[in-house]
Amino acid sequence: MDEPRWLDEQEDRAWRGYRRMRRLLDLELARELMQDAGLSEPDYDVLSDLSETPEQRLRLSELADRMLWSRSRLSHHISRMQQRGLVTREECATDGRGSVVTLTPAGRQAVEAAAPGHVAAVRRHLIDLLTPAELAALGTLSHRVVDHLTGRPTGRPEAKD
Amino acid sequence: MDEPRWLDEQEDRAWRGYRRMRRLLDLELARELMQDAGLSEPDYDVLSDLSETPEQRLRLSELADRMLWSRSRLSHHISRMQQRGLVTREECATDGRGSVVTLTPAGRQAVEAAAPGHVAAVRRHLIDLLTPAELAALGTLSHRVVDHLTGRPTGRPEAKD
DNA sequence: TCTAGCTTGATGACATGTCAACCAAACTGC
DNA sequence: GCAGTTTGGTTGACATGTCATCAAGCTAGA
Repeated sequence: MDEPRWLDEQEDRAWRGYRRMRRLLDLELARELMQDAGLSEPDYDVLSDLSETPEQRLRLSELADRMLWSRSRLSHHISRMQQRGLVTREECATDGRGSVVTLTPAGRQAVEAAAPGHVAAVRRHLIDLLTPAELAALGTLSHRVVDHLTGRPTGRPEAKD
Repeated sequence: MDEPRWLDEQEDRAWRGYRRMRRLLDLELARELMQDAGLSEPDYDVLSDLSETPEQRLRLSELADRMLWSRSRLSHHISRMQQRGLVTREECATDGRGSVVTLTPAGRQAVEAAAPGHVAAVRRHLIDLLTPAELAALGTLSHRVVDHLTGRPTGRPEAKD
């Protein structure tokens, strides 16, 4: 590592652009979501993931895994959402330790109310700005990066590919 | 907005992929950076931005703008970094209200020590996984999105383009 | 069956980020 | 000069996320 390979101009442009986009897109989407629907992005993600399941309910750990959140974070967050009446926490029938998070009618209503506007915002600020080729590239590249990051359990084994 | 245009399969794939990549990449880069250099990503970004200036010093507001941070956030963060001896806060000579953030020798040393490993991680987990075409697409697309988001001062005027 | 060890989830202490209130310096126009 | 406003930055209260720890419940091997 004596002679690090710094990023060339093209690479630097992509990396900086990515980070800036990341930040700005996040701010704007969060802002609009809060303003229009009174939900934070984490709220929306929880509700959205729950509403995509057939029973509108998931084990806490299952939900945490899908969202790539720690259990602790989800537990805290569910407590807050529970207080607002968006979800409920129930005991799991098959595992005495477990708890099951369920969408309440109010929760379901909240996502359904929020979704059209949120999707429109995602389109307006990202999707509809891309050419078909860019859209395809983004899909392909992001999945490759995800696979790479999830493929190696943990740590940084010397790349052997 | 009665009939929202949901994302089609291609779009959904890109959007989900993007978010998943975003999250995983962030976690991994932050993890490595902390482990290898004892810095959080925000720490690194502050130090990195400062070290890119000729004088290793910036007005607080200037730095905040570059980083897309609120002044309040930066002020808090600088206080913490100051305590750790990475930066100092000085009064601005030309504007009695202002403060200037300066990299300390320890701060400079910290970035320089961290940079090679961090760049290597960015390569390993992102840049080097992309084809030249994908790299170019990412650069182009992200800058377009950034321009779009910064072009409109605030709010959501009906798109007129 | 008993038990050691793992898993699940909750919790409290702490780090970090946000928001609004505030202060002081610096413009602005009279 | 100097009221009124704007700007730059700080601060404290609060929201959120992380980490370590704990209790309870599973699971598997002796």
